Amino acid sequence: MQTFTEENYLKTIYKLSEGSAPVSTNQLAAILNTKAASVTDMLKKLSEKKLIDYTRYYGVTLTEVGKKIAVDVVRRHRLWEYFLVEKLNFKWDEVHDMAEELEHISSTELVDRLDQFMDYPAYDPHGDPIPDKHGRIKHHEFKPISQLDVDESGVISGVREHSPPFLQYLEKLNLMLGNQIRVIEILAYDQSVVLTVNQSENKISISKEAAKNILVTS
Amino acid sequence: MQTFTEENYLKTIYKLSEGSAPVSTNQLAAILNTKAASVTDMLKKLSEKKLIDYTRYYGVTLTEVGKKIAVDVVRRHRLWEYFLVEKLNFKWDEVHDMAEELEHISSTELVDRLDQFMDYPAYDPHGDPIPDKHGRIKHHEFKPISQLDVDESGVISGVREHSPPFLQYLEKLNLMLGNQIRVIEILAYDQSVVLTVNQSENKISISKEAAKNILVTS
DNA sequence: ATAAATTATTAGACTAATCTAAATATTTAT
DNA sequence: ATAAATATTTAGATTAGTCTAATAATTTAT
Repeated sequence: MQTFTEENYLKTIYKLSEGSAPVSTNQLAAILNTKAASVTDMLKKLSEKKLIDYTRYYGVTLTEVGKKIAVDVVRRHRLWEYFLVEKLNFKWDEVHDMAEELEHISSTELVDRLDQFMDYPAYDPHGDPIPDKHGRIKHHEFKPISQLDVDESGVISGVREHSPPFLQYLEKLNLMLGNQIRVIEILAYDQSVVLTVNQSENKISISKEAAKNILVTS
Repeated sequence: MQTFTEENYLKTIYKLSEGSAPVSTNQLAAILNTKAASVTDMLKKLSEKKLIDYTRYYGVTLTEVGKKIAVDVVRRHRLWEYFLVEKLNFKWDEVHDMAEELEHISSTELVDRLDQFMDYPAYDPHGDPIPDKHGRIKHHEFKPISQLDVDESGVISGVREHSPPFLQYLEKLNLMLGNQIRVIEILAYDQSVVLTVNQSENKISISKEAAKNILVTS
């Protein structure tokens, strides 16, 4: 059994390592809103519990056991986000903080029933895949709008940034999951992208940064 | 904002004081599974925060602010219990521990949406009233079976004891909420009660203790 | 290849919540 | 009304997680 805090460290290491790259102390401190010294302390503890492989001055990766826990926290987080949006009608930019708390409710049975209640959703409200009860994750072929060429189109299927202001911005431009976009022009001097949504006449322009953070399937 | 632990103390004081009677250190220690010394420490802290009125060697009562928080924790607990039983199909003896965790999720908006989602239930799965968002509580005229006379009948509407074994026992005897019982006989030597459920032929016998813990309306 | 800059770790201290053991109040029984 | 029993509080220590300041390792730049 892990504490709330331990679960957050494991989840963050999982997300930062994207597979298996070692994660640095400072990276963790930045995301967990804490100090490097605190991170070092916690890494020692998690290492003793054999949830991570930790080499001083080098970095940290998850062990198999640690990864299992991390994936489970991610599963819980995404299922609760889905619940909040689909059942309680919250908007996609409102659910993150609540899910951060709900993800630490410990009962496995509860999460599995919730999963069943919602008919086993595969993606959360931001398009991120929801691991199943065995930790299996569906992987879609996502790519950012910034990698499309002029005249290419795609269906918005995920986002790489989850901050409420960014999500509200997308909502305002109708750049929501499921909508189809087509790239009309890529401006040479700043790589900003001009595109249309759902075949509309209306052309909208988004920055290169934004284009990197919106994921499409073709 | 209170910690998890502070909320548990306030909730327990609220339940033990049944209105406004002062609660003792040892009573709290027993229910909170902790030691009297720890309780004293926490009472000092809650007193400084003006959530309780605490007099050394005498006892503790809630302030108005403390009571508001306590009622809100109770509201959250009972709404989540209702959710677990009505939406996720848990049984009434399975939900307590999960609700103990869920009740500490802080968002007020979340609880209010949950309330709306379930269409504002008035009672939880054990017949306890669910306070509304303003802290108002519906009070029913409950009395224990032990106070009925021979030939009197009533509808089971609540329980005074929430332990899984007791709830499972009631389920086995079909003594579930909503069922009608009639007292056939009260044995003189131990006050055990013989009764029928839903007009059945079948007579069942329960101890005086059990009869005290089952609440009926007439 | 060495100095400077960056990154990470250790040392020592703090807070919240808890504990045991000792001391003190209160209540009960004679 | 006093002794014994019970209930409560204080004193001092412990654990988890965090912090700042000082130190050490590593990387980068010259």
